[in-house]
Amino acid sequence: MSILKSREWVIISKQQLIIEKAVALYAQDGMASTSIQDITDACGISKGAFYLSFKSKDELLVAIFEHFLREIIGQFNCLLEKEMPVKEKLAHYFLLHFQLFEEKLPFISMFMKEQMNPINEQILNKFNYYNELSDKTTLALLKEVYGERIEPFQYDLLTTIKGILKGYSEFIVFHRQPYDFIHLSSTLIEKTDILVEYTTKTFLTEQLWQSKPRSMQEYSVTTFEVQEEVKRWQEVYKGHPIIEDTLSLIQDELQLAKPRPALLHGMMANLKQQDNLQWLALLLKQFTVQL
Amino acid sequence: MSILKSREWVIISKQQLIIEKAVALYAQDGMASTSIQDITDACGISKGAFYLSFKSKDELLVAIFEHFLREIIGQFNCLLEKEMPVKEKLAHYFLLHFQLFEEKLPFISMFMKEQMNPINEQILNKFNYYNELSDKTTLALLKEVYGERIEPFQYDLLTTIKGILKGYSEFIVFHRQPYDFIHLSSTLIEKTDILVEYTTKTFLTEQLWQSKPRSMQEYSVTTFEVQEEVKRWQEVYKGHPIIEDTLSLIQDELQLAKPRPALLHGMMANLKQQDNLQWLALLLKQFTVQL
DNA sequence: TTGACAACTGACTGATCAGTCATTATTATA
DNA sequence: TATAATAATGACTGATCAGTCAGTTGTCAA
Repeated sequence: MSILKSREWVIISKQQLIIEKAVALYAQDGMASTSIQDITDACGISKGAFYLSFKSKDELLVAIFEHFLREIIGQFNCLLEKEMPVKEKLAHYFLLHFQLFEEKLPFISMFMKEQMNPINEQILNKFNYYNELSDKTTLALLKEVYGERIEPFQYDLLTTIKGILKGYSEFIVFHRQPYDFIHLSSTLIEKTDILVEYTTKTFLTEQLWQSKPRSMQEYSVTTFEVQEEVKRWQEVYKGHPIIEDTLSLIQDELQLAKPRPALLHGMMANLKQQDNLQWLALLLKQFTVQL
Repeated sequence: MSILKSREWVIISKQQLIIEKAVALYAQDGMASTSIQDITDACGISKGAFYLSFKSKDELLVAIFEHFLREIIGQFNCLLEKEMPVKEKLAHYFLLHFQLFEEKLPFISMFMKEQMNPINEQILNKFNYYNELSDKTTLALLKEVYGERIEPFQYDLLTTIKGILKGYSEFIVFHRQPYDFIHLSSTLIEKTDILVEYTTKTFLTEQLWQSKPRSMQEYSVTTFEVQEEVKRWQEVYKGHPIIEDTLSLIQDELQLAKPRPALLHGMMANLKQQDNLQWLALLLKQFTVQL
């Protein structure tokens, strides 16, 4: 079963349908008080059908985290790769934070609940991995904007900015109404400018920061991983004029002993046109630089 | 049953024993996977005994929130009433934040999970009430330190500082080890100073802030409320040289048609000597100013 | 010592729910 | 149209758990 949303090429599989309904229910009533039956009722399918898509309730939870974290990371990465004046990019970064926050609120509120208490060890690992990825890209952006001078207090700056974003996000959650996020972004730019300009004291030294338990120190993207992700989307994009062939081309290239970076790079550009392929594009990019 | 901890006069009732064990288990394994049986096993009592202290599992949850939030608010209030140079007071405020954060970590991590999804309507109300109380006292402190000039952007300043505290708290949770909180506080003072000095832009206007759903607008402390709280502690402080009589004196005074503020004020001073009576002291203070 | 009262116990009940599987419906193919 | 293959169903099972209550133990005053 698949659904064609509006004019965009957004087909969702039954897995995605279950994920979306489950997130909505989890966010609404809490995970503890949402049964598989509730989820399947919301999807209009039987309980047995659920177990054709997911092996267990736990596997659903892992899939939910993967799904949303990949989309969020993908969007940020897409922004950070764009060519534009650096200050403007920082403004867009803040803006995207609040836009995604609104858009993914059901997931985020569900996520915040489980954050500290991951029943699943897998989820903790994944969270750490994505969190680190996010920190790295944010730090890179800050360096791009302010240059080397932030080096001595870069981790304090990162922690402070993440905190301020959290502070405003909480206000927004507790008091839902339409906000002028562009204006909010500009006030956050001012705060960041001020902090960069006048901060002299440091708390988070390189040593303190590095003593965090590393999760991606030795992480590298495997051919298999990319192939799996490509397969996942081939099903969804069957019939799409460009993407279908792009995915096949990538699949073929990965069969070769020495995949050609140039070809993969070109295919990446195609993938970036599609909102829900940002993660695959990022994965492919990481894979390509490893070659 | 009561337990005498070290040399301090810290007697805990069975209710408190259950609360503490429950919080520890909830924080460790999550609320969903902790049964009443698990809690009573941890306490060394039978399941039936649990229901002599609490009418239901939900009532336990409410009691947990009351217990910790009162203690935390009490501590902050105690600090804010102390006479000392204002900058020093702000430093102590930051310090207390991190000290309480460490001390109450099990509760806080449990709390963060349920924050967005209060099964119990009561808990949401209580949370809003205590949160507002906290915002009010923090704003008062900031005005005490920086004066009227923060007025135009006071809510932005409050939100930013709360956020920064959150940011560092999260770092600390994700990476447990001993920290120099005094140094951390001093870096936060610097950040606050800088923000107060150079901020020009405002996002959270008076109007936006005031449109938050109010919970304590018309709130006032009733005689009954104070009496109940006094009774709760009379049991615990039976035999204590000063507190036992102090509590009786308050109880007697509240019987009168016109309780004398002077007497209550004096008794408040006695209560403030005891760590776990900070909340009662605050309650009594609010009651006294209403007279 | 006795009897009355409170504190405590833990087996039991009914409800909920994850996960299974024999059966039925739908689709693809020949 | 007939047959095979695949998708979907929902009644059922066993496990867990909140809350109950008939019975036991402890305490204390007379």
